Amino acid sequence: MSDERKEQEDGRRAGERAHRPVRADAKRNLDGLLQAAMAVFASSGVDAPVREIAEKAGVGIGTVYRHFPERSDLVVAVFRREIDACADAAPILAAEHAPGEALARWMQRFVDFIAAKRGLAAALHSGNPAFDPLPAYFQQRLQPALRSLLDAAAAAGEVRTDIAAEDLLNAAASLSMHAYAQGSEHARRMVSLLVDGLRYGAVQR
Amino acid sequence: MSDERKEQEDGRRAGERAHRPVRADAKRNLDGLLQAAMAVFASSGVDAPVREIAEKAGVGIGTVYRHFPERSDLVVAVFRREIDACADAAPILAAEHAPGEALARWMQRFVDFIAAKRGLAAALHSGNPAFDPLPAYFQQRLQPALRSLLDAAAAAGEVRTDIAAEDLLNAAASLSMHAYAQGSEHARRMVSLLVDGLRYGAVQR
DNA sequence: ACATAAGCGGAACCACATTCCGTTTATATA
DNA sequence: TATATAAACGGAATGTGGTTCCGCTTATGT
Repeated sequence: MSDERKEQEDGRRAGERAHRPVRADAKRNLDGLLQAAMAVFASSGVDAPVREIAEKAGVGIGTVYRHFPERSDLVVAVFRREIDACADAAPILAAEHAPGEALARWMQRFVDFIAAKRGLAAALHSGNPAFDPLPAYFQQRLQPALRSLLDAAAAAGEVRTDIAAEDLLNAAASLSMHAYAQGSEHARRMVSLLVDGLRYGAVQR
Repeated sequence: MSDERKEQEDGRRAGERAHRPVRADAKRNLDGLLQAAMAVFASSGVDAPVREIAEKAGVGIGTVYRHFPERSDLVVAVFRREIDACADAAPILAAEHAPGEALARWMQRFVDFIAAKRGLAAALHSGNPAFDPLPAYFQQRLQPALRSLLDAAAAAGEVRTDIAAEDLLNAAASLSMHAYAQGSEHARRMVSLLVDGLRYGAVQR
């Protein structure tokens, strides 16, 4: 868009002189920060002070703000990371279990993910524009993950075929979010019921 | 956690001696504060600074905290007040319209109430224990209001009888809360659809 | 080994909730 | 009407947490 120069962008500046890719300590700190934030958010909620996270990660506050210009950026990064982890669990489960079982296990994994994130619902409803892109990312990342499991289970004749991944995902998300109020056990059971419903209508062949 | 020692809002203790009932200016300030808070929350969201509310009400900050020991108490008071207003609208609408029409209008009134409160969903999901009693108050106040309208419409044969007020209320609330994201028009339409559904199955007699 | 810019740390600053306390004032009573 | 008094008031002070700033440190290419 803005470069009208040569195509010499093999990773860094070409016209200058040397390329400064990414300093090793910077990458190390960023990883530690994300890990610390994940732990702190899980134990103290998403409203935990930035200072606490910096301390846990063993870095100064300035370093936090260098990597994440504002608090919400850190929160978003952690959520994206956890969404990714949940999505990535799909192919792994698919490789380890029969299609129907893989689907069922992934759904439980999903419930745990949502139910554990007390802060997610609050963040999404907070009105802070910084969180606006999260729902789209959520769908975009998790829908294909679930779809692959669902399709595989359907192809194996283990579940019915008239439920879309999108609808199943949203239903499970709604159940899980509303369920934090009455404990994740309730959500687990309701989602389990959904999956059993899928199995019940399977076309044996 | 923390101790609970909420006082009754009424303030009129007839059993005591009438010597120090409630100072007139205190009551005036409290009313003004609630009114100012309602206006500020509506225009700036529930995260608006307490100072802004105090200023708008024309009182000092100390006065705000005299009436509402902490921020969340003010928020809760405003929500309770608006829940009350919504509930009180039921008998009024019932007196002015035919049963089915009164029901339909109240449901729209309800949608407007929920949809306008961006902050409500966020508050309820915030994890702050101060908001815990709100859901119960919500049900306790709004369910009877809706039930009376629903029963009247059912008695007049204008709507079917197999839907509980509780379920209708929760369905409308869910639709309205999720809908603020895509404009209240969507919620209005979905709830209208619900009401039409009620009418469709009416037993003509 | 040296130059240099990326990165770092944390003091400083700002915004907001909440507390504290001296001053004002509504109300009962003489 | 004047006086006493406790309720109520206002706002400066305090505490906490987000964000900015900038001089110092250090990884990295030559």
